[in-house]
Amino acid sequence: MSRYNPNEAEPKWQAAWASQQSFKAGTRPDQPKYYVLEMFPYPSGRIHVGHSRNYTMGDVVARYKRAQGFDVLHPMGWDAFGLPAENAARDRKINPREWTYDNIAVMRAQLQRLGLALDWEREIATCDPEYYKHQQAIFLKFFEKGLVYRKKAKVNWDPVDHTVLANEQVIDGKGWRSGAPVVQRELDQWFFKITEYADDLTDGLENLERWPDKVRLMQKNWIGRSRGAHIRFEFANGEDLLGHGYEAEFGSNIEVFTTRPDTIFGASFLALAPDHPLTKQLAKEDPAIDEFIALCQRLGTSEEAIEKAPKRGIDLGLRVKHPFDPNWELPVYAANFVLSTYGTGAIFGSPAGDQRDLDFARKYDLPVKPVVLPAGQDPAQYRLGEEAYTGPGKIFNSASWLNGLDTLTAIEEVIKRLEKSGQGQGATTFRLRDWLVSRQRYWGCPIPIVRCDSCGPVPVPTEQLPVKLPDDVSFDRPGNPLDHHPTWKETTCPKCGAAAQRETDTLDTFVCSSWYFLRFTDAQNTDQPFDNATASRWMPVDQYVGGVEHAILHLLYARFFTRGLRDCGLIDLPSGEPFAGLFTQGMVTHETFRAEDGRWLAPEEVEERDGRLVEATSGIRVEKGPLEKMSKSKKNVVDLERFIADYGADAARWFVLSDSPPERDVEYTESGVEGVWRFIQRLWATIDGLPEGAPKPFSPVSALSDANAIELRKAAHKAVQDITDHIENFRFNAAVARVHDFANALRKAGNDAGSQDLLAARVEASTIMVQLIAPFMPHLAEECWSRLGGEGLIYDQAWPKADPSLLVEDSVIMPIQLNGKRRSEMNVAKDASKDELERLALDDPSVKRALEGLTLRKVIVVPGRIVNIVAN
RNA sequence: GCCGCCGUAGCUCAGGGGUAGAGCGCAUCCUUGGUAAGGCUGAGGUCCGGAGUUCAAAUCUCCGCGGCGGCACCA
Repeated sequence: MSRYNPNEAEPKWQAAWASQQSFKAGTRPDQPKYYVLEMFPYPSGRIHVGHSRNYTMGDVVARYKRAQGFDVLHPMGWDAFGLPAENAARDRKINPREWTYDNIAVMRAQLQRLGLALDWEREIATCDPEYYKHQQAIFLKFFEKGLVYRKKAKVNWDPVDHTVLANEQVIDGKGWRSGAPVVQRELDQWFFKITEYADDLTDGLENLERWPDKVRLMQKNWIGRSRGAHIRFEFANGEDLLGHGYEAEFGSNIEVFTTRPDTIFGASFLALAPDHPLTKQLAKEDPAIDEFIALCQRLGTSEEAIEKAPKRGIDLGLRVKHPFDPNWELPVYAANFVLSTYGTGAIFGSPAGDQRDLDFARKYDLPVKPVVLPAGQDPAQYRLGEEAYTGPGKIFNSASWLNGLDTLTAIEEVIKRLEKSGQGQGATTFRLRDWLVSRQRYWGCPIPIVRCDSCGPVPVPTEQLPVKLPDDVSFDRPGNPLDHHPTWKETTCPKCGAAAQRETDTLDTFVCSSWYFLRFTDAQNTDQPFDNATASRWMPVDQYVGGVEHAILHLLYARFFTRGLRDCGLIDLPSGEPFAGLFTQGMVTHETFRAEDGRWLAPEEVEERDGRLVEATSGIRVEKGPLEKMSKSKKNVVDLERFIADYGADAARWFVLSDSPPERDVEYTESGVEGVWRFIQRLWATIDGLPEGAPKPFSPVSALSDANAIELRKAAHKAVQDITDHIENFRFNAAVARVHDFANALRKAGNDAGSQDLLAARVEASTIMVQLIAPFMPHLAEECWSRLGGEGLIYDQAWPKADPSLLVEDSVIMPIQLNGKRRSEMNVAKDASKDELERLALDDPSVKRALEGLTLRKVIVVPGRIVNIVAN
């Protein structure tokens, strides 16, 4: 008997898998396919234990599905473009490419050491011209199809770094890197027309049954579809107030969007966004309006400032006519709470039915007329306080044709009448905007467009792709190195041959991750991004695993991309959905330490002196910080290689899946890891403790007479059933707990020879145990399999099946309750009748005792569960 | 502010109308040739609070409280 040494065993089995090409995908073309994918990593440097959780979960699924006979595709690659490489280049004078590929080499080795069942032949890096060349081809397909366009847009511009920033990179109005206040700039930018699919992206969510509800909801809210109406309000006095030009450009009315056309008779004003074209037009003639616009712009951009800003507005002097009563005139305001980017940038205010409108109306003394009567209210008595009523009800105080209708019917009725009179129509708007993909950065995929003075933007001919990034760039001055490059952008127009310039913007890295899962299906294809038939066989991804932080952007972009690719004829994917199953895993957290002066410290920098925590070098007092997700900045990462050297890859895999449900965070603790180590040793000892000359695995187990042997067989087959069920449902922590149970049962079945029956049962149970742990701790499983004398690799063994005859219990322990309180229990046959159970229960000595002096009222018998006696 | 998730042993969490559970930790004892240990036994619970439904509620319903997350003037 020996101890298990992972540092010997693990590399040995990894070499065995590699030499047998165990993880190659596509080797079972006749079997159903199964595509497992973890969100591919950004090659930032090193992997820590926190990262490994994501890959381990995917790996469990991959190995489990493989054991079930599927042709499994489980690839890995690198989301390799992005700003950190440029920062490293600037700070350390290294080329971004070298920095990136060095990191990839380190991280690849780490993932391999973790024993992941990955098909490395399909490895891709998005910064490889062999990858981005296809991305450029896709870009041009989208361009042809009208899914890509250029427009002037207001963007967040960092005046120090000379680049645009995404919204999430602006923190409190300042650039996240430079700290400089971000300015809004109008720039010519490239966009993907994601809004074209806004409806489909919303509707598609309904069918994603294997996605977390939470993520579907977040996407739904993000897209933010609202149905309502556009209503046009004709000017009552416009001509003399407006300079000229507006009418030609915008017509003789103001168009608003509303979700509540039913409240049209409660309207008391119109409000325009401060930057609505009409507001701007009027500001040219009226300094007061101009001043108001400036005031709104000054009012910070942080969300908190916006939220707390009181409602303000200015009367523009315009009057418009109510659509259903030409004699009813409404004032038009510009108001700070109206957004130019949503709907039409204009609203009609119906104060009784909208809190913002009510606040505004109260401030400027505008009429407040309730038009929706909540159920159970008396119309004569109904008054509104400081709160608007936004719920359903019956319309009143309105036109006779509308009064009495419920809100939903009223909405339809008003829309019908608007459409008839041509003053409006039903409309849907979205919160979602088009996807801005231009980035003024170097380390990204070049946009394959040439800007020609006479031809405009011209696509680079496909045969000239890729448009490659130059290597000789400098990061000495701020701004886009591509733009600064002395020669790179100079070219000729593919259309007219005149001198022209390349587009120097590169694509948002989210573009790279919007189709990488398709490239994995046909990663070696040099002619096209992927072969349609090949990709269509593997798609959709059956199980996608990643962090919730990508719940919106990445997943939405990818869903858009597959729709676009489908509509360009590149893939047969009718639903357009790339990911049939999605799992969002929680993080690994670890304790943190913080010095009094606010610095984060690593655990090894802290020591205890006189019962207090201090920094070892300085003696400065240290406080235990909160549990935080492992991150370099908090100095609480546990390096994966270090961990593996101490405990092995299996221990890391087992640990990150224990304890917490996969979707929740798990806390890294040293004691937990030691528990895992002991478990591994105990399990090995249990298997290794089988006597020499025991039967081989899968030996038929004949009819057994030994009661202990039968019990053990039952425990084993029950474990198969439960653990299979837990894996199917992504309850890995429950599977782990169940393995613990089963391991205890197996261990306690005895290490001495016992009866031949018991020995046979132990071998069977050990075999099952090894099969069950194989997806989780594959190296230990192989070592045990080999020790048991199994043929070949456990990796190639089929998943065990539970014998149904061993799952049924013939007797069951049933509690007996008296007035809902447990008084006794009895061991009865599972199929005992109700009458018999009642008789047995009333016959129970302690029940008899308890019943003395009481009158029996009722006996409730739930066969197999409980008997409850009611008496008083 | 709106929406969602969570609250069970010291910690991390299973369970989900009918006996309150696991791992780790803790305590007692045994072993010290399975030894960076191993084993036996055990203590530990207001299942967040309140009300309701029920023969029976940790579980279902409603109302609170606390924690976390998403969105945030979206008309």
